[in-house]
Amino acid sequence: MRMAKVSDLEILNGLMSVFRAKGYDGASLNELAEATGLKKASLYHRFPGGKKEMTAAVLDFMESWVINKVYNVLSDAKIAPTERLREALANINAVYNEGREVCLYRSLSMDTGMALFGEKIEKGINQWLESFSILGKAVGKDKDTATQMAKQSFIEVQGSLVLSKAMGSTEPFQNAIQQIENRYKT
Amino acid sequence: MRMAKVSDLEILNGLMSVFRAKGYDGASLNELAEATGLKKASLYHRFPGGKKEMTAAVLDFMESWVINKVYNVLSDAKIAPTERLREALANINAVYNEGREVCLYRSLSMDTGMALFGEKIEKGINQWLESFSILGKAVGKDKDTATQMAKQSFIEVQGSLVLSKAMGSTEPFQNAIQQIENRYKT
DNA sequence: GTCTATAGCTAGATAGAC
DNA sequence: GTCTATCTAGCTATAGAC
Repeated sequence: MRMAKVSDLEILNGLMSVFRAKGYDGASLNELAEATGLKKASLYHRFPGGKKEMTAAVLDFMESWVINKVYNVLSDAKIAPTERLREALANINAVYNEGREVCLYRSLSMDTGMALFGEKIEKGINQWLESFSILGKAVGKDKDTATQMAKQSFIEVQGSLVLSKAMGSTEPFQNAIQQIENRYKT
Repeated sequence: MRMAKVSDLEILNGLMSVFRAKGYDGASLNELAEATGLKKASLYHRFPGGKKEMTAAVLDFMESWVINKVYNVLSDAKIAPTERLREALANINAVYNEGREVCLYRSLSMDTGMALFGEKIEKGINQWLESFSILGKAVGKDKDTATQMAKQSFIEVQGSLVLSKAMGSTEPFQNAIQQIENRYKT
């Protein structure tokens, strides 16, 4: 019996969850295959470049997520800045499963992942910073202040994810989300 | 010709630097041996329990660093709180090489490292939080405020290290250190 | 206590059937 | 497009000489 084609989205979600939890070196082809519902050889059919190509695909997937769910939301001049932020934070809260899941950029910004994909990671983070910087200017901050506020928001998301993970509690992350929302109140 | 015994401190520093950069799964015995100046078999002589025992030793080493360089400093009632903080932050700045090096707890709180050493990591972080909480109370904050300030300081150190690493700049980390110092000013 | 040499296994990657 | 079977390299770990 012929197997049905596994969708690109299923595959990317599977790969993403393993790379987030294990990082580049820690993610084995066996785990990646299991998480996608494919066998190893089938994964290589989809990604002839092997683990490197899978990682690149996941980073591209993440970048499109940032553009759609953060950048486009925070720069949407048709809605009030406060509303934009609420929506973007809801998206961020969802993608990190309320603080239970780790950030892909953090997992890949060490070991071999950093050596191979440092540029892609930096680009994704800059997109994130730029999004919050636009929001800052939309609430009347000058350029430098907006940049600093964007960095601070990124730091609080990342740092609180580290703390939440280590403590096994979503409280630090939830708290950070609230704090970010308050910072942009007009 | 007989080889001189390699000191425990040399070994721990070598192991530490590899585990920080590569995480648990990413750290290979060949790299660990090279970083310590020993051959693989000699490392096994020192750590019969293999990589797991090496990791545990590095985490214990880090815990003693936290106790000596953060906890004991921040809780030293013989000096003014402002001075304690300045000294602890100088130690923190040094151990992270001004923001160029990653935190051991972050590197090990993913992949197999988290599964094996989650408890040790949590314990070390709690020691860190407790240290800053004591400082908060020393500058007159109530217990809850002191706890929140400690968490915020930890978050800013960790988050700014993620950002500094990804951007290849020490600026976010230096900025975070300054911000923490300001927060405790009386 | 350190070394060379190697065992045993699992990793990433490939060949070829269906 | 997916699969089973397999290759080779690198991994963790051990044996035994000095």
